Amino acid sequence: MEGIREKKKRKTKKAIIDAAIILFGETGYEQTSMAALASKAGIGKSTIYTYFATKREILIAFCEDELEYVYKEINEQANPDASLVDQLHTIFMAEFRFVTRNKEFGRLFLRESVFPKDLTVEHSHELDSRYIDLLFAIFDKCQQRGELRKDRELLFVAAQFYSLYLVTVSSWYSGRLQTEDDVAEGMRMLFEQAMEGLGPTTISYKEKTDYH
Amino acid sequence: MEGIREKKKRKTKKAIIDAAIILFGETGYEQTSMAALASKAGIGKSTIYTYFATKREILIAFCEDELEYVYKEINEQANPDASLVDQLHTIFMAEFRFVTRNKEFGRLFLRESVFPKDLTVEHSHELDSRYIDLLFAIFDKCQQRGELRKDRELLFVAAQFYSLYLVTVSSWYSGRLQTEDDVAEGMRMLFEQAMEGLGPTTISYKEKTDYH
DNA sequence: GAACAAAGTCGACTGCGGTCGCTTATTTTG
DNA sequence: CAAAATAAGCGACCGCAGTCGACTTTGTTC
Repeated sequence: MEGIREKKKRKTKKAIIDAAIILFGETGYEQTSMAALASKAGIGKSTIYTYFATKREILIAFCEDELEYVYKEINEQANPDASLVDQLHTIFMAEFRFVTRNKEFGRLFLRESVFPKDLTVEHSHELDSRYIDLLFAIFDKCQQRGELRKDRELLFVAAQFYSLYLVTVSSWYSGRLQTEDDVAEGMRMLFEQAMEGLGPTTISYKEKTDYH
Repeated sequence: MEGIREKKKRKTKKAIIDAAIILFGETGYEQTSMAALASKAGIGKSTIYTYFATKREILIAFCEDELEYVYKEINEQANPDASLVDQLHTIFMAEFRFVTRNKEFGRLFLRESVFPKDLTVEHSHELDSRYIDLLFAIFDKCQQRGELRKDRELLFVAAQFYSLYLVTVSSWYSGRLQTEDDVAEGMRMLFEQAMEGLGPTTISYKEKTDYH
């Protein structure tokens, strides 16, 4: 049963996140001070620290909310009959679009999740593993219909595509890819290259069937 | 001709970097204050800002010095007759070892260079392009001897391997890979997977020898 | 329900990265 | 060589993230 204390806590936490969404969005993350955030949420500054250990944790909570939404979006527009590359492209481009919508947050979130400082930072592994499950389901189906080699550890396959996503996003942040179209094209090229392989082969995956 | 001013500037800059190497090494980056750094270097605090715009830039300068050294090391132990995967593995593991030696610096450096905040941050593209040249030379040779497909844009090939390096390092920072051996093995698996491709092929580059 | 324990709240405070405006050293000009 | 111009040096200062210790509210025990 939820007592008075628990109820207040939920309310306060929500007030903080709501204030963060508004202020981070309006003013930007760096430019929003904890004092301003507290004031907007109608609480004292140090009360925030009861709920979030650092300012970054607020951001991460915010980003995870957003990614939750992206995840739903992905599930809705999923098309299990499309080619593997197409499906993955759809998923990772949805992720990328979150980043473009929130360039600053996206960067901080990526920095934090790709090169985490310490593993104690509050971070939902639950969402991570849902993404992994999603990918695994796709891989599994593609293996069955012969589009993906069967002698592959699925975790490594996921790692391969995830890494290509990362390098694409990195290229965008570095200015090597500028428009969303550039990113989409670059990502697709890399995905196809990963499917075909870099070493010499007599029959490549693309010669046999045409998946478009 | 170098005047008095230029000479002093070189000396002061060196003093800052030397102080940084000592203090960052002893106390850690975050724990070293700009005041302490200035004091160690024997100058006023704000004088540092004549040479480096931010604290991070000092770190980046330090890391680039280290990577310069790593680059030399790589060139010395290079073996052009080894397989492509072996050569790349040697190179990227050398990079990785720099990171393990300096876990904290490495993380900050990677964060900064993979997801840069703004492109104005002082950052030597010169070193980057030397690494690219190094890779391209290797790829070129491997294409000639038939180990690497000829219908490949080398920039994309480089991107693919670099991305696999990144995801491996990321896994280490996230604790999914723990020891150096884990990292070495994971990286090799990913590299080989990239060579062979993920899509179905009748003859793959490794099938002649052994497959699992 | 009174006394005690536990957890939430808060403003004052600390230490830090970075800036400002003044001072001092070097170079350029005529 | 003097004077004007330019650039380095510097400490006081600012705003901010995060901490501390005192206080208040909620939950528990007998």
